[in-house]
Amino acid sequence: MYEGFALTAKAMASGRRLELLDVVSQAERSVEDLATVTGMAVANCSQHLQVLRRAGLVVSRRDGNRILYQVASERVVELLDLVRDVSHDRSPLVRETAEAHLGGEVSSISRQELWERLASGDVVVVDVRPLAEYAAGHIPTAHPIPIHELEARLEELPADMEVVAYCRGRFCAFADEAVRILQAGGRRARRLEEGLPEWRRAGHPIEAAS
Amino acid sequence: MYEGFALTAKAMASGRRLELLDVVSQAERSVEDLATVTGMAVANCSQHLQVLRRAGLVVSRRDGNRILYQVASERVVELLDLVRDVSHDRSPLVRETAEAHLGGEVSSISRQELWERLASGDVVVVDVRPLAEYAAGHIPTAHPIPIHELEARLEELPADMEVVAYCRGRFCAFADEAVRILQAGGRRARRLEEGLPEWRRAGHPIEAAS
DNA sequence: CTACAGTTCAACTGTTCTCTTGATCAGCAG
DNA sequence: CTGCTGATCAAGAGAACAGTTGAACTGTAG
Repeated sequence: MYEGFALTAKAMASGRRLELLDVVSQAERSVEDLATVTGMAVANCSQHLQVLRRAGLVVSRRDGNRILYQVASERVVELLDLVRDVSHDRSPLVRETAEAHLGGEVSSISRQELWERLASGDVVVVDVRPLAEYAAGHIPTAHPIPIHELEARLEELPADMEVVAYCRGRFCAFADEAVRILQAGGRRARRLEEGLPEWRRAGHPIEAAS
Repeated sequence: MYEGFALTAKAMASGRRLELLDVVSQAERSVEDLATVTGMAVANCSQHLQVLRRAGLVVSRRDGNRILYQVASERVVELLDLVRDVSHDRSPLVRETAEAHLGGEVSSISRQELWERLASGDVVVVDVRPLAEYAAGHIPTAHPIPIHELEARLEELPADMEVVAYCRGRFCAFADEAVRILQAGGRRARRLEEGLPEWRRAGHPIEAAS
């Protein structure tokens, strides 16, 4: 009984696999793609993906001669988030690592507040994740500007409006980085506290490329 | 970063430790006690508990010459529940094992419905967990009748009211067993779908022994 | 059919995890 | 202090796991 539940936890008991889950929870991806993004060897990546699949956390389908993986359900993303939250809450080590990784506090906006401001139209939203993830689903009206292009494309954003950047989630550094770049460029900027998965889970609308 | 999150998952990646977490989430317990309940050797149990403690999932305190462990926060119990839920949702194997373990469907009542029925007072509630767990916290008005005593103490329960039994949670067999015993004894009986932790988390009141 | 790209499989090495055993440590009772 | 109980520590045998390498499989394109 408990041994069965442990299989799910075992599948998540590896930094590599958590990273894969995180990436795959943003958009459906091929093995090679995932290997590149995470810096693993393809064979190794494939094996980790199969561990996740055997545990039922991801599902795969064939498209031409590549195989695409995605998370098996919204519930799995919830689990991933909760693991990270509890880990952050309970482990001082993780908290320190997270602070170092995110590089200092940055002003943020809650999901709720952004939702309200979106309706009044006095805020511009930027999705700083890789384009593939934007294409798979994004906050309506958001501009796709991958983080490494942001500095060069600052002038695409209106100078007189507050800018909100968002990325994969609380522990993703892209949005923090974006806020720093935007502020250095003289804009008022904040990051969305959470990421796209939480936005989706809260029942807010998502826009996807055709 | 991900390696840090994985430490939390690693701590949960063992059937033994999930079992310990489950027991300890019901009431504070000593090492020896936990070893007895789970059937482990004391030394082994102690080591598993320390893994959980290092991961920040449980905390311990000394009382006389025993050491008592309890879960570190309500959030941890939430995580434990979510792991079980996802595991049950996503793994056919776990689903089968669970069905076999619980021994067939039994009619149940939701937390919400019980809450309403409690107010009108036309239902009698039975806590079929071990007494230590009842003492640590239980649903108001609940009668403590450990599952193995239920059959012998049936007459303590009014014959003209519906009986609701509850236990540790969705995957705990005590309440199902109780419903079968109660029905065999001619009562109208249902189990609470979930267990005490979910009841507490929903913000409902809890009564504890002095 | 052949060549090729993408993915998976199989085998192997080194590491980590699990449980057991016996010793040690901390508090309590006499 | 001595003896006792409860918990932890230390060390070792066996199992499970992670990453690497090279081969095998499966569709696509020519």
